[in-house]
Amino acid sequence: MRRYSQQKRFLFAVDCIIFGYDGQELKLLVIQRSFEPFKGMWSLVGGFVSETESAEGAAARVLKDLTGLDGLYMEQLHSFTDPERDAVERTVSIAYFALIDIKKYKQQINEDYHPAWFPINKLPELIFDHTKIVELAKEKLRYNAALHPLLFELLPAKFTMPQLQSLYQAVYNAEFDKGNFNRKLLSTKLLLKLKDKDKLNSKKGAFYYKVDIKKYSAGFKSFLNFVPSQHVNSVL
Amino acid sequence: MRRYSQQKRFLFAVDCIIFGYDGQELKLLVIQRSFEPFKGMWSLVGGFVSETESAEGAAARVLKDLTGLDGLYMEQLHSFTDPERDAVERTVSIAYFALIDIKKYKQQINEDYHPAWFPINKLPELIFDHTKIVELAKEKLRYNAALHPLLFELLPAKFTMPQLQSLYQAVYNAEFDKGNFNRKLLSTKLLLKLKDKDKLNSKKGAFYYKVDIKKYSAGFKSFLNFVPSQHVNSVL
DNA sequence: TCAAAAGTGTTCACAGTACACCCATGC
DNA sequence: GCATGGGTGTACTGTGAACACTTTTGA
Repeated sequence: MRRYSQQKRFLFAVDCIIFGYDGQELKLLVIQRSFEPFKGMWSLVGGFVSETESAEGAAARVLKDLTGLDGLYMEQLHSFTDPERDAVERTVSIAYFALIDIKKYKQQINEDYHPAWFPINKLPELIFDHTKIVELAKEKLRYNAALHPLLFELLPAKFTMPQLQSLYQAVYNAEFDKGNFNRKLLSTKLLLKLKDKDKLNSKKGAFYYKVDIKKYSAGFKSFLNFVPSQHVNSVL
Repeated sequence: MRRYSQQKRFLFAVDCIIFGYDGQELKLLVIQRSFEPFKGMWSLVGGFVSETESAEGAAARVLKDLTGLDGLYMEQLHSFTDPERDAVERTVSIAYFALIDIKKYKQQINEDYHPAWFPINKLPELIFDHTKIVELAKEKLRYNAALHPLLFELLPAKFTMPQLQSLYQAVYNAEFDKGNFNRKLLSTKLLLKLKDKDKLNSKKGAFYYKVDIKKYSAGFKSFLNFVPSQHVNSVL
């Protein structure tokens, strides 16, 4: 029992669920496989973990290869281990989800992967268990974003309240009252009002805000009304 | 790129963080290793994943071996993949945390493992990165239990409000007002009041409750005041 | 001047908090 | 009958929800 030498070794991969927002819809970045097996089918971008890197390292590498971007928001989602999940050979996959401002991405796209953005509710069929993985990622994104200031990662550094509200509405597929939304987000004290306005989307113009980085890190765990927050945070 | 045959294969293990409650304190079940390497040191219970089982299957098997219990509450915590984390050979470990009523466990203990319960704040030194894993598990337990009806898994099928309150107080290391606590828990409609009382812990006696299984599964996602719950749940 | 979107104010209902009080029972 | 812990009532406060209202500006 527990003797290392007698144990089976497995392939070990990462898959990235990349969310983006274009101002209208929440979208997912997938690639069209240019190699066998399943050439031509849609898939999450992923890769095998090499001998010297951690899974986080591999995921960051894969993200960088595809988007050209470093330092994206990244979070371990779940590990998928069904012996039958990969049709070729048993592979354990750790899924990461990442958030990205689509506009930033566009300039640095890597066409080797044949990537495409799909609206989150109009995804094509994906290989293996990738559809299931995406479903879980959507669920976790909504869950986490309800409690923590995640969604800013999907917007440019400067954004307006109406833009932020549109994003939340897209993520939760719901309408929010603008007055209540404004007050609620401002009450977190995580936003800094800037002096200039966005005049493209309305006549009056909407003030830009940016995230207050100092408070952002500190307040990450206690964003919206996380109920027994004083206790949860104080004991962590 | 992405050629299966050229990739490295790795050892793949599960580790279980087993929480228990004895009526006083939140405790963790660890084992004393009876084999090399690191014989005699304290460790989470774990095991390698075999060729035909999933990680969930392996974790359930390990739990059953140690506690004699099936069907414990179990949740995937996180995967640990640092190339250096296992001193013997690179091993990817998926951590699961489990919740167990200590009294149920006691009758079925498997002494081959040399297991011991330690209060959560007085743990011995653990091998590898197990201390870090336990810290993360404690954090996630508090986080999840604040939003979902998890902690019932740590109690017998029949329990009293004061017992439930003690448990919450042990987990959050805080005092709660009994009146507010009662009303809050009852407002979830997840508890059924029974006709008999526990007379051991007080003269007056406290009514037993049990979890309403039907509502339990349904209400799992929307327990305490999870803020935008109507939206979060409706879109999931 | 009017339409459209940004932003503010106001009211209401309800949930959380604190704390006083009553209840049942064993000694 | 009194101490002990279980359980209920209540008044206060703050937050979220709904919606009316004001502001700014381009056409």
